[in-house]
Amino acid sequence: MQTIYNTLTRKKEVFTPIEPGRVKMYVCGPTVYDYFHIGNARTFTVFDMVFRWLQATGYEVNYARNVTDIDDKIIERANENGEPIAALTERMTAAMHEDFDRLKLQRPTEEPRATQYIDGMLDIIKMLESKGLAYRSPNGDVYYAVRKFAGYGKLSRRNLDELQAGERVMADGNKRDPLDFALWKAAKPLEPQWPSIFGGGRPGWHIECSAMCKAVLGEKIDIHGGGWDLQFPHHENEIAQSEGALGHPFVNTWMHAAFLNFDSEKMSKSLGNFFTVREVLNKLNPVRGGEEVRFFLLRGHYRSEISYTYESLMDAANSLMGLYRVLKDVPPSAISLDWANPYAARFKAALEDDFDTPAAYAVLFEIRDEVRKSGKTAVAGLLKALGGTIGLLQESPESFVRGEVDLPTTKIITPESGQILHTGNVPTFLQINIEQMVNDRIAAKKAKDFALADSLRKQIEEMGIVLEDKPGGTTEWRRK
RNA sequence: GGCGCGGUAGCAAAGCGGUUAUGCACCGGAUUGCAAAUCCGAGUAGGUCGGUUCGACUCCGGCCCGCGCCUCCA
Repeated sequence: MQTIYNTLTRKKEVFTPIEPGRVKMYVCGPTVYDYFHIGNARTFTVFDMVFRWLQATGYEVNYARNVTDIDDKIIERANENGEPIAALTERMTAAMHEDFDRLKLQRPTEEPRATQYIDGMLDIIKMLESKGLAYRSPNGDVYYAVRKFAGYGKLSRRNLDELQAGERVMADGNKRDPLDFALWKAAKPLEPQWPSIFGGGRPGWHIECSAMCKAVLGEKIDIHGGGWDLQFPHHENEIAQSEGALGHPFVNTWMHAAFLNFDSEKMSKSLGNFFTVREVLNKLNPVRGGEEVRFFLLRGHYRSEISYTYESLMDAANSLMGLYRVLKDVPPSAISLDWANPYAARFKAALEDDFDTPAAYAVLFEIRDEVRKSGKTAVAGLLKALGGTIGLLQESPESFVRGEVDLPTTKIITPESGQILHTGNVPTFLQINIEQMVNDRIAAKKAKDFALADSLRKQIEEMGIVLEDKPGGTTEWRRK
């Protein structure tokens, strides 16, 4: 039985979906004004794991992850770039998909874009106004009157007076209360705007998620997720909007993924201490990098902070390589998962315990040892199948281990003569070279010319290749 | 100032009131022409001071240290 820690109640709860067999999950997606960094990627990877795991355990999952394509930051960035807003958001959305694909994130079942749901946002604002929860200010903005909503603060456990006492709440002449937030922002020059009964303008950030969630998943959902920092004010405001307008609770379980830190600080754009996903991926082998990052991100429990360092990422990569190596040596047979299998049962128990991926990983390593000892393809199949439930171990072990790449056509020219040695795919060329050298070394070994054999091995190792002599006089190689 | 989270071996990271977490690295042995891989084996924990308990890394309290939210933020 699945348990999930609910931020709202601060307790682990048994998960029971509203509709048996179906889970409705909404996760706040990125604002597409720039490439996203691996801190952002953590949250989305965590919820991809949740998405896959719930599917693997028999649920049909309606998973919505929005794209915020209208927002202050987008307008600002588009103006800086001298680029139309739509061009910027299109470009960044495409980049986002590229990055998500490389991290092996499944596409959500719904990916609503804010600009396509303006009407739905306006509907909610109208409902809020008619209930006295929203008001129009003299400058044309529409604000939410937080003090009119009794439950305000229930998610982040703070009360309005404490918030008001905080130093950073700015006074604003247009708001009746400094804590009120904008639902609709009156049109300004050089900003996009939509017509409405409140006058031309654009939506506030918080209303976007309330509207998209309602439009795409309905008035009541099972899981709402996001990063830890979204608890306040974003999710608090979503609750105020959706529950205020609908008159009933709209989320059963709130899940929040902890931060990824760098130098023991939260990685963020404003601190400038971030690495974009593409930047990190470009340092890694193209065949393996995405899964290595994914494996790294899921190595810690989703509610614990993790620290990013290159060393730590490499540590995870080595660890993942160990799993793939055993799958290369013992080809996994296609099996159907039997949860009664003791390993599978423990793996399942770990994930059912609030998605304890580190504990689930431990089971995978035990299976790895079992595969090596038994040599059984069915056990290897179990390893692959269990990994698959959280989006791991589905690559071809041969390619993963060899790290084969498919780079653009290149010429290799000797520096001295300028002579063209090879035109075509570099890795293929290297591979031919490696295999030639490996064969030469085998011949040298047979001839007991160990000096030559060792010299060849040294050269091969200098190319980042590790050799493994197998019984029977064969040699296998892999990229470090 | 308000609210909240965390401190586990060299590094990373879980569960658990009493029995090996796990990974990476490292050490010894087997194996190997030498290596690599593999196998066998060993070691290294629980910020700190108290309390509860037959027994605490695990519960409670103080202290120290680190971090987050309170403004845009995954």
